[in-house]
Amino acid sequence: MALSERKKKILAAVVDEYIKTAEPVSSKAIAETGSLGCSSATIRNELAELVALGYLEQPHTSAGRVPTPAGYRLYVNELMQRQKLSVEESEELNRKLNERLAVMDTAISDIGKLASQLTNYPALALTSNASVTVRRFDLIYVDANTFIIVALLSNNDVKNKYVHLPVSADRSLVQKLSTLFNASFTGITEDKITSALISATERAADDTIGLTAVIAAFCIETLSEVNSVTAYVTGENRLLSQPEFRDPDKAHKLMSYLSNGGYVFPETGAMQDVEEVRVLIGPENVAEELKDSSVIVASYDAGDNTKGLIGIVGPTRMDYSAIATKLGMLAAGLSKRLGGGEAPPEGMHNKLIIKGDDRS
Amino acid sequence: MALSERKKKILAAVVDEYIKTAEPVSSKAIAETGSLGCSSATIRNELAELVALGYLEQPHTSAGRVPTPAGYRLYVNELMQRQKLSVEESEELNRKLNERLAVMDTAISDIGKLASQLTNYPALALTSNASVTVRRFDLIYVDANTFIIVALLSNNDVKNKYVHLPVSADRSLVQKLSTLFNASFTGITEDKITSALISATERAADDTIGLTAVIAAFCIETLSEVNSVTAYVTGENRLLSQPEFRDPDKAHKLMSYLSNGGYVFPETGAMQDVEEVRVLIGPENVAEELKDSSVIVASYDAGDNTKGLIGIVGPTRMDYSAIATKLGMLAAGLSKRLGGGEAPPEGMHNKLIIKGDDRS
DNA sequence: TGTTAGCACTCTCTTCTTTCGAGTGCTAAT
DNA sequence: ATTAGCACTCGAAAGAAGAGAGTGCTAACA
Repeated sequence: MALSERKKKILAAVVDEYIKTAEPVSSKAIAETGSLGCSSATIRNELAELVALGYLEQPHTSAGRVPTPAGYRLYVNELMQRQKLSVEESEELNRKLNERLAVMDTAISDIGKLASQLTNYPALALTSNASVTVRRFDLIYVDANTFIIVALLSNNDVKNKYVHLPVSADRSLVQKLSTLFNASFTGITEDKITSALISATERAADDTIGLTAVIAAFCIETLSEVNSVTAYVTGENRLLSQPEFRDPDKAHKLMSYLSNGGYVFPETGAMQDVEEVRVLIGPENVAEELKDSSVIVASYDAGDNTKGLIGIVGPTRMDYSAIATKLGMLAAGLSKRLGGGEAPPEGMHNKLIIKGDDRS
Repeated sequence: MALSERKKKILAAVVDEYIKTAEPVSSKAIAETGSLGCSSATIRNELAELVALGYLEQPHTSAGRVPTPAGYRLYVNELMQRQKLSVEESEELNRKLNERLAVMDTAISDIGKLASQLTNYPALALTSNASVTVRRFDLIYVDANTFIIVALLSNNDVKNKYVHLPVSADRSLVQKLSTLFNASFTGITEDKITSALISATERAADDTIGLTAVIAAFCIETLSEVNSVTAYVTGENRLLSQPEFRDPDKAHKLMSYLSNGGYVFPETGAMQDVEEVRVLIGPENVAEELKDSSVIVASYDAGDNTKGLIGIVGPTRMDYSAIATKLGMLAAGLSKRLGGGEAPPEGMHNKLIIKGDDRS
């Protein structure tokens, strides 16, 4: 099973070349790179063996070789040259990230956009907040019929709602409810907000106009929204620039799958450790629609128990190395900016861990 | 210039048929519909004249006829059968709208999604708020270093910002600033917020820690964000199901144009009267990228000086009638729901006005 | 004068054949 | 073990032929 050093070199050359050209790679082309000191005939023999081992395949007898998913897997796991960005390049990229992030919001959809621009592939972004609660309520009295509910969440997010009631409420009720909600609705997760709690609060506040219910509903809605995982997809159209999606039907299928979003990432399992980049190649994806695409995902830590994923989807033929590096840096940059601040920026490319389901 | 009744019928038949099949329409096909009591030879003569007049064209000598943009224009302006939805159908559609709108947020991006689903074309949605101002400020004191700024806008939107300062501020400063901002920053548009005003406020509040600047910046940012026109594009991938976009390059060009959004609608001029549906056919569009696509736009009134546009983009061959009707109903439904409430829902399809740059 | 049948003509689309060449696999020599 | 040489394979591109859809025109007809 252990491939000879030369076989590995040849496999790597095939993958590198195929990534660049999207055309089956010939023995001659490899020989001409000059990195192996042998002729095309020798390489042909090796190539035949690599086909037998399942790392390469031939579209037809008289064509060059193309990597199989297994070939890509091996490449990603062992062969690919980690992008050793020079200090300048690394700084350059970091600077760009800073620029971009300064201009853009760090809203999750913008992060996706950034990833898509950076890689030129469709990108997905999502965050998962582990059990956010309300930390504090404020009720702003605008007029007798109108209030603003303000909730400060445990992740420092602030949500509000403008409420206009058909009947008027007096200030004392608002005051009472404010106290009661801060006493019993803070620090509890969504599932703890029972109808019993709500009606108890309503009675305690002597609320006859239903304001309690409105606030409680807002609370539930806000928490469930914040805690739910939604994926944002951007740049689907970039798929069309890839030669493997010149067939409109294929492109359409994948694009509409992506547009309905969110089903891509769950496959990568629960949110992963930060600074780990996961690669799923072709059939390693669970979803039928992704069986001949690859997914690269990086996770970041947005602090306060919130983790996020960013990733891209493309054909199996993609520059795994470059993209994994870029996503890794992006994720690290985000962790640094948003998270507890423990993630170091300099030289982070050395720490890049690339994982995946290895089937060998 | 005035076309004979029969020519009009024939033109309409060609457009109707071409919309359905996407194939050049033959004289025989028209004769066989039976709606005209004449033979294919007669129709051939008429078709030749319609070509001479510029309403139709032939891909090549021995092919059927295809409508030109001028032909579509005439069709849209005079010939097309307005969708006379039966009462049941109308109610059905209204019911669906209600359902959908109940589930979805009325957030502008969701409205676009709805339009796209309804028509199966890429949709754009945007709103323009005419000069929103802040109506009221509240500063919520969380702790000495932490505040929440809450701004109630003139369109009843509420915006907030969580502020964490490196230095602490005492309650009296917060109190003073609250009063000052409510006195001099409310009811004014973004451009009235000058640095002179800000520094005057800073001095009046005796603010040495820069809190004034933070609040003012939030104010400017919020207003400019709310007042700016942003377009949301959804369903770009639906383009790929249209036969005219089987060429990936063409599709890609248009899709990336759309993804960069926002440039489509301004062409239709300023926001239009509500309940007017505008149709722009092929070269009538200003943008080069849209020269062989058509755009249909409807506007709605979201109340409080806020108007919105929803529209779709597709090939020039599209079912103008059905789509204009649907978008019109959607816009009317939104006006009713969001706006002053003056827009009636029943029988509204009779009021549908279809406009465009008539070049005849 | 408007309409229609008939027919030759045109042009695309499909299918079939041929050619070309890139790339392989094998063999024999080193 | 490596390599030069060469016959072989197969797809892609180019050409040729046939089919058919649809037209334009002409001449007859109401």
